Amino acid sequence: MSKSEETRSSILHQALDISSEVGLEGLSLGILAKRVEMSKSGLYAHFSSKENLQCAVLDTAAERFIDIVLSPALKQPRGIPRLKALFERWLQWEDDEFSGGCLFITAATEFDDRPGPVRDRLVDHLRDVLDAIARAADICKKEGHFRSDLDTEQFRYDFWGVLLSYQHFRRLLQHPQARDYAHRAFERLVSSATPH
Amino acid sequence: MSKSEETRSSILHQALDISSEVGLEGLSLGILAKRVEMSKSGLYAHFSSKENLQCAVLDTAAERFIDIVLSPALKQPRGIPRLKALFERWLQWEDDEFSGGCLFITAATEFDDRPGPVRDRLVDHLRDVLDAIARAADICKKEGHFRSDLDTEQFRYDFWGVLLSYQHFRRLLQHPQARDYAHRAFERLVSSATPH
DNA sequence: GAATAAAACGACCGGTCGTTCTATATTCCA
DNA sequence: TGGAATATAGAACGACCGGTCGTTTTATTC
Repeated sequence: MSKSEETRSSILHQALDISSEVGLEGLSLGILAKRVEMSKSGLYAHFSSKENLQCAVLDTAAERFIDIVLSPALKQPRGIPRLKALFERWLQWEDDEFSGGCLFITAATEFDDRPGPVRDRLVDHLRDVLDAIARAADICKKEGHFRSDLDTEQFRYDFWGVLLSYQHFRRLLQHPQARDYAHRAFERLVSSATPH
Repeated sequence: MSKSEETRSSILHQALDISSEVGLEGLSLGILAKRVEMSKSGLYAHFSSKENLQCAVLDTAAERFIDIVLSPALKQPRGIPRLKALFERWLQWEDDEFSGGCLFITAATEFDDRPGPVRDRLVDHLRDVLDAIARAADICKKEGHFRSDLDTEQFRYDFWGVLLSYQHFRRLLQHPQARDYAHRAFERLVSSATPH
């Protein structure tokens, strides 16, 4: 890895941490530069615009999501076990990975009516992430764990709602039972999808 | 209504519109002053700090939520009809009321790890709003529409998830079937709560 | 190790932010 | 209606924003 790639990567690592706390808009070049201990202009040269930096941060988040949530879950047996692993790792991701909660969710709210390349990139990544849910549900159908007439698009919507509510109850309301609620909501979702 | 109260109210009206689009942090005094056609300092004197303004905007949003969503729903018959009205009006509120989506949800993501008076105020209002859901579910139990062992706290978590997912699918992903998904998710929620 | 290319620096740009000040205009009540 | 209280204006503040510049230092390559 060349020097350039190395610093670029360490910039993005810090940038991801910061923007998980304060959002992609709240991420300022000055503060970021101080965190990576280099000059603002030197840092800036790596991205040539703040928009590019924001997009790069989103890409970094996506990579890390794949490493930490998606790939490990894919090692589980097809069907419900894999789906369950996906869900569990996702909860863990929202707890630990960034002190400030899932960047995708933060950014989604920030950019939901701010058109431009950052929003486009975010939508791309979010679609990928939601597709992963639908795909996991599809496999459950193929394995016979789920009813064959299950609407996986609907399943994706419901799954996402459980995660979003988790972030609210845990981070904002700091509800001690947030995780219990999440688990019960997930179980209800799964059991409504299984054949009876 | 005195002149002061009148201008204060018109400031807050505009401020609510703006911050629904760009969030409470994105709300700037300069832009707000321009919108209400007065000087920045003249406007500022009404609140004496931005934090106070942000809190006042949250209060205004809460009042409007009560007027548009809560009060009308309370006029419906107790039990499921009232709950359904609550849900429907809530969806409508997220569609129409502010071009930028529900301020509470936006602010919740903005402030979920930014302690201070604004966050505290937000949590208060959000708790009220979530309590309204739990109360509606409680009435459903008392009317015999819902199982007597239903966990209304859990119900509240699930209900909130349906609404949050709606905002994502509709505003960010601009999914044409967002409303269908919301309805089906709500129906599944209700039917899992009814006695069988 | 010298030549060249890339990366980092620090000063600086115009602009906007929230906030403070003083001075003037307006509203309100005796 | 006169005078105190209040609402507004306008200019200015220090801090910070994203972004640009020429220069210097550091890596890379022959």
